[in-house]
Amino acid sequence: MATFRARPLVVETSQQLPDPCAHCDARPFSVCSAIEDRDLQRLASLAHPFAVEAGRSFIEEGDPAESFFNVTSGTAKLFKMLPDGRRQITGFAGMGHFLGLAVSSTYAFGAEAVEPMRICRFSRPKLRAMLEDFPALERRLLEAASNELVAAQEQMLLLGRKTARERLATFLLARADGQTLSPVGCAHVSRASIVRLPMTRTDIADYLGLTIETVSRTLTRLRGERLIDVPSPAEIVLRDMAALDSLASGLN
Amino acid sequence: MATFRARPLVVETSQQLPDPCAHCDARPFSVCSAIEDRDLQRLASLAHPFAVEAGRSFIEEGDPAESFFNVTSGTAKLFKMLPDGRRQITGFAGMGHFLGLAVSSTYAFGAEAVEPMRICRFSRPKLRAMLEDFPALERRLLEAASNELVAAQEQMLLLGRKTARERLATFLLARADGQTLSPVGCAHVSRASIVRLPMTRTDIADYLGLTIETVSRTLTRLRGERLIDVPSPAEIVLRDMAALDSLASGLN
DNA sequence: CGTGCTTTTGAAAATCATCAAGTATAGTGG
DNA sequence: CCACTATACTTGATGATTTTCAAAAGCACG
Repeated sequence: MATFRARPLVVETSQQLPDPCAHCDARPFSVCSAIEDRDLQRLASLAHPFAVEAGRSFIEEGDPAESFFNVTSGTAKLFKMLPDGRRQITGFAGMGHFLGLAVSSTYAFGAEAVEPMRICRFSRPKLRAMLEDFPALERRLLEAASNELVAAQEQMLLLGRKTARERLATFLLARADGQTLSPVGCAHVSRASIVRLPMTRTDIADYLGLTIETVSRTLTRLRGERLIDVPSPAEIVLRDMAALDSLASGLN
Repeated sequence: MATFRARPLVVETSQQLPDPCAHCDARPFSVCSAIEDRDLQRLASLAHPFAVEAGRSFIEEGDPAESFFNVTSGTAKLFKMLPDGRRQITGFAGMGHFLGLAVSSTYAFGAEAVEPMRICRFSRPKLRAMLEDFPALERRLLEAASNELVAAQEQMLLLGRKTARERLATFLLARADGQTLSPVGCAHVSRASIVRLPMTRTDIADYLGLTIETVSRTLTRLRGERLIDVPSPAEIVLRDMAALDSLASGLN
């Protein structure tokens, strides 16, 4: 069963640089790339950048959904909770990830930084107004939502039908793929062989629908089988990609 | 473990009525409601309605994604498979449901009718072209995708963290809510107390990440506890909504 | 009234969870 | 620099929910 610790506070840093969006590292990886350079001023006027320190939550499940968010750097975990504390992490949001899409007036999930983050906040009404003028932005949002839907279906397959070993293999490979960044619209190419895990074992367990003990045991077993190495708890070396691949896809 | 039976054929019925979209029962419940009456001719010229009989599949996972689909009547199951036959049903698509949203060039899931269906097929390039001219349609698609994303997160919580009893209670209540139709944009109000289950126990199991035996056992147990009645296998009476509700939300 | 299907029920087995220690690791203050 | 503490991670023993294997009971259909 999951542990729970809520720390809702957030640090707002309104440093008004000359043209922040133009120099944003995350733009090529985010929906903001749908906005032409000449229109960036308007985007920048809506964007409220702020920092979140590790462990701090910046979206509370059930709160009124007044903002959209765009992750500039760092990683967040997105999760849903049951009243008794059981938690399901529905995804990790990294650089370029867009958060807060919802028709409902309240957030359907919570979000908490797993490492220090920088985030751009947008007021929902203002960004909605901007959507009217920039159909390309709406198109990009639809693309992003479609991609997330595909990922969600993949995760349902994992949670509903895969074994613990298969879940870990799938997770590690997905992390390896996600670690090499590719701008929006570009197909993914390379796969890292060293995976960095900024999240705790508890987070991994809550993401894979397992317990922290099962995650730990499964990793040591994969290590014993020479499929991976675990030089430090937060760092995993993929030694046998082929074996991990067939494990992840349900063979073996 | 899931059984598998593929029957890819589909019956195309190109009956060209005078103004089919205007008289479509599904329009108020679907993205098509974003198109004004005066533009319906154009929509109708793109729509290829066809019938699918129960048990027939009309989307094959991995096939080139050449079409979008809009469900006019009946119910489909959407699923992903593992090579050894394990199956996860990611959702059921009823009247008004839009299918095929994907950036990828291939379908990420399969779809099969669980009862006789009528479906409108749209060629992807043609519908994309129409999106250019009707931003309201794109907006509606984004809304639909957002709603599905919320549902997917809810399902991840179910698959990753809920017990068999909780899963069944959640499923039955969701069915009860989904049975009373409400047009797009309207909040849901009523909840039926008799649930019709057009899908088999195997489908329910593959949707809830359980086995057919566990589904059956759990239903008989809920019956023994007077929470439900099962007059016939395809029909379930919800006798104690309050108890089911608290079960579904993880209390008890 | 068989035949073939889905569903239900039963007994045994297994994976994963729970309970409980023990081991690192990082940060703190003397 | 070295205890000392807090936290995260690992490992072990036990247990429980769910799966697997097996068979019986309903139900539709020819």
